[in-house]
Amino acid sequence: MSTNQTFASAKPNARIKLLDAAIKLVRQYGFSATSVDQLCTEASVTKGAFFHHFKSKDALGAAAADYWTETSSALFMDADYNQHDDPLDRYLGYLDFRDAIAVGEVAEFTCYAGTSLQECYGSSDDIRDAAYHSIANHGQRLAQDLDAAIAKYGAPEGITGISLGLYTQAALQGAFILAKGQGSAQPVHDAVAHLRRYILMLFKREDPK
Amino acid sequence: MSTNQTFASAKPNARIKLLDAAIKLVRQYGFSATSVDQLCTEASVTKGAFFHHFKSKDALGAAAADYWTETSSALFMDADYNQHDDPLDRYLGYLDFRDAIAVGEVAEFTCYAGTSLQECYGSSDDIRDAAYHSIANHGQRLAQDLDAAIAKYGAPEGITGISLGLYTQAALQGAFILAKGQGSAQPVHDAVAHLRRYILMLFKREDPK
DNA sequence: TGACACAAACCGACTGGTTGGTATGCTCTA
DNA sequence: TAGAGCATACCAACCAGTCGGTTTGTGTCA
Repeated sequence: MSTNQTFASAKPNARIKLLDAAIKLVRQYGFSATSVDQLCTEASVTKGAFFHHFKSKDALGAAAADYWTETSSALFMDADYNQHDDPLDRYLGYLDFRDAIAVGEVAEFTCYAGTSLQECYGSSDDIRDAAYHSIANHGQRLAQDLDAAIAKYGAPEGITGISLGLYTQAALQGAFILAKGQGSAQPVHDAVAHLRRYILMLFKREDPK
Repeated sequence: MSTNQTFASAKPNARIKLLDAAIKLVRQYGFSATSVDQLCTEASVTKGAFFHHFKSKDALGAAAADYWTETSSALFMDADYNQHDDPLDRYLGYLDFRDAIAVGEVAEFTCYAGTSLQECYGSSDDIRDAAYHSIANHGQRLAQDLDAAIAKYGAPEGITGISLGLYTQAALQGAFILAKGQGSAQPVHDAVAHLRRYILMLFKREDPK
C-alpha cells in the first residue's frame, strides 16, 4: 500500500489526475498498451509531474490499484443497501447495487483491479499484489455479511462467508470479461441473477422481489 | 490445456511453434508486455519467420485465439465425461474435468482467451473478437447439454442453457483472475464447487458424489 | 505587512534502449 | 526452376525515464 493523501487535498492535483487517468485508460486499453505520454495527456499534466509523483510507470499502476480500493470502498460503503438490518438483505442489496451501476460504456463499469491483475501477473509483482488486495478486500467485506447470514439462517456443510464472498467476486470479474467481449452489460446482469438465485436457494429463502 | 497437438502438419513448423509460444508467454506476461523478439526466442524461430507467417503482432494474437479455440475444443471433446448418457451428468463431468486440470503453475491452466480479451479490449478489435468467440463458443457447447437437461428435468422460470453456459464460463474466468492473485488453483476449485452446488439445487438433484 | 528562505510541485527538451516492422537474400523441395 | 519457408541486417518510431531549471506555496521573523 503506497502513500497517498487523497483525502486531505481538496483540489485535484497532478497525482490524483494521473490516478484517474490510469483507471480510465488502463481499463480501456490495458496497462502496457497505455504509454506514460498518453496518461499525461489524459491528465493534462507533464512528464515531469508524472515522475515527480511516481518513481516509475509500474509504481503508478500499483498506486492506482490502491486508489481504486479506496474509491470503490467508499462507493459501496456509502450505498443505501447497508442500512438493512438483516445481513442477507445487505448481501442481496449489494447484488442489486452491482446490477444498477453496470450501465453505460463497458470500460466505465468494469474493474481496474481485475484488468491489471489479469494482465500484470508475471510482469509486475507490485501491481499484481495491489490489485489482488483490492479484490480480496472487497470479498472480505462481503464475507462479514455472509458469515452473519450463515450464523443466523444456517447453511449447507462447507459453506463459509469468505468462500462465498470470493466466489461472488469471481463471477462478477468473469462477467466483466464477457461484457468486454459483447460490448454490453448483459453478462453482468445475468451473473447477478444467477448469484441471487444461488444465494436464495442456499439460505432457503423466497425471493423478496 | 497447455498440451496442444497439431492436426494437419505433423512436424511443428514455425507457425505452430509461434502460436504455442504466444499462448505460453501471453498468459504469463500479457500480450503487450510480450515482445515479438521474446516470442521468436521462445519458439526458437527468427523474426523473418514470424513476419512470413503473420502480417503483424496483432495478427498472431488473433490467430493464437483461434488456435486456442481449436486445441481446447479438442481437449474437452475428447474427455471421458462426454460418454455419459445423461446431459446433466455430462455437465457435472465437465466441472470435474475443469477441477482436475487446474493443477501446476497458474499461468499453465488459465485461459489465453480470457487474458487477451481482458487486455486487448479497446486496443485490438481482431484479438478481442477472436478471444470472445473462443469463450462464447465454449459456453455454447455447454449450453447444448444444459438445454437438454432443462428439457429432461425442468428448471425454474427464466433459466436457459446459454445463460447457464456463459455464467459457468464467467465464474471460471473470474476464478482464474483470483488464482493469479493468490498464485494458487484454490479459487478454481472453490468456483467449481459452488457451480456444482448451484446446478444440483437448480435441478433438484442429490449430489451423485 | 512584507521581505526572505526553502521546499515541494511542476516543466519539457533530451536520451539511450527497445519496439514492431521491412528489405533482401539464401535454401530447400516439388 | 519457381516459390514456400526461413535467416540476417537494418530502420524509424516510440518508449520509459532523466535532468537542469522554473514556478508556486508556506512558514519565519523583523
